[in-house]
Amino acid sequence: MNCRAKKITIDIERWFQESARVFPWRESCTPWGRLVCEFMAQQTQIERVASRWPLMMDRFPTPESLAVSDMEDILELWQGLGYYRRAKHLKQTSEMIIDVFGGEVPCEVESLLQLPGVGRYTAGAVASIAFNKRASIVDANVHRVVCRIENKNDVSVPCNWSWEQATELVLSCTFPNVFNEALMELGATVCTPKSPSCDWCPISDKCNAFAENTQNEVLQAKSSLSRKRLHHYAVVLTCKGRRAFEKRDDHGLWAGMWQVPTLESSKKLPKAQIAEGLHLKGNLTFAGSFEHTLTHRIINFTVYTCEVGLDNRFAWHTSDTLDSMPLSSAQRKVLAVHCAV
DNA sequence: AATACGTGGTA
DNA sequence: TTACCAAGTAT
Repeated sequence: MNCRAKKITIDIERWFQESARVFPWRESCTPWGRLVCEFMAQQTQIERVASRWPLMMDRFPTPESLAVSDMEDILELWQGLGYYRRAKHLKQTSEMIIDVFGGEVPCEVESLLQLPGVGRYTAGAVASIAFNKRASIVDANVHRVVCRIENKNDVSVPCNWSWEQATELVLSCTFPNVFNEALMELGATVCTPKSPSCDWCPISDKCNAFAENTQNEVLQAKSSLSRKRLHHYAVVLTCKGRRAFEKRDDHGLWAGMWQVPTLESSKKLPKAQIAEGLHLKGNLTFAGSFEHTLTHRIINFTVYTCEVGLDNRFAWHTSDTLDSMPLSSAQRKVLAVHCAV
């Protein structure tokens, strides 16, 4: 047993007992609740998950309750959270829990990894935090913390190196369910990417970066991959107080979410070409425009309005029935532009 | 191995 | 205003 690792885990566990933030799942949480939490937390800041998780648990308290629900109902609760394929994966996972695992969330990493949308991190998090298994986890927080502990500043520290470090730590700790959450929390609140709070860090005396005063050196110079620029032409069709909506494809961007009729293009298009592309007859009126930035895209939205007759290619909604339809944040912006006219 | 996949907060 | 960043996974 590595003596230094043991000391580090003791300090971090003790610090967490005193300094843990309050989150709803820390009151009480079933393994299913933990699994839902981890899905929501993938690439999403945990503070944002905290406000949404209770609603999700109210509506889908068990794997069964989610497995029998429509995708629409799940996406409705997922609105604004982003990475909407997670909602699909969560449904598939709930179905597999019912069909393959007898309705119980599996407790072993190997079993958890069979679930759609569950990778190395999520499997380790559920096994350790929900079942107190000695499974390691590495997220962005843990990666940063273990790199600083060993003073690895270079960008190219392989992911697997961090997993080895995390594994050594969890094998040394007292309570895996406490320690893994504590390690992430330390990264999120103390050992932050910029200006880490080393003065308050429970393991600063065991941290090689702190000893060398390199904790402020850039850890991850992530190559800023250039975003492709796209143009989305959104047309708010109105008819007797109703607006037209269509459901996006089940794959790709905003999969399964609803939108006003939209023409997507890699280059700018003249107005006439938009009406033609969408097979619309009326006159388009410009309503406004905005940029919507994603991780890998910059989408230039141009919003038009058009009064038309009923068209059964679309679903027609009044403002009252709008809430029951899952919309991306970009679509909320489109509707806001339309309302502002 | 590299890319797709969202969003909103912060500096 | 731009850039960075987040309790990652699938293909």
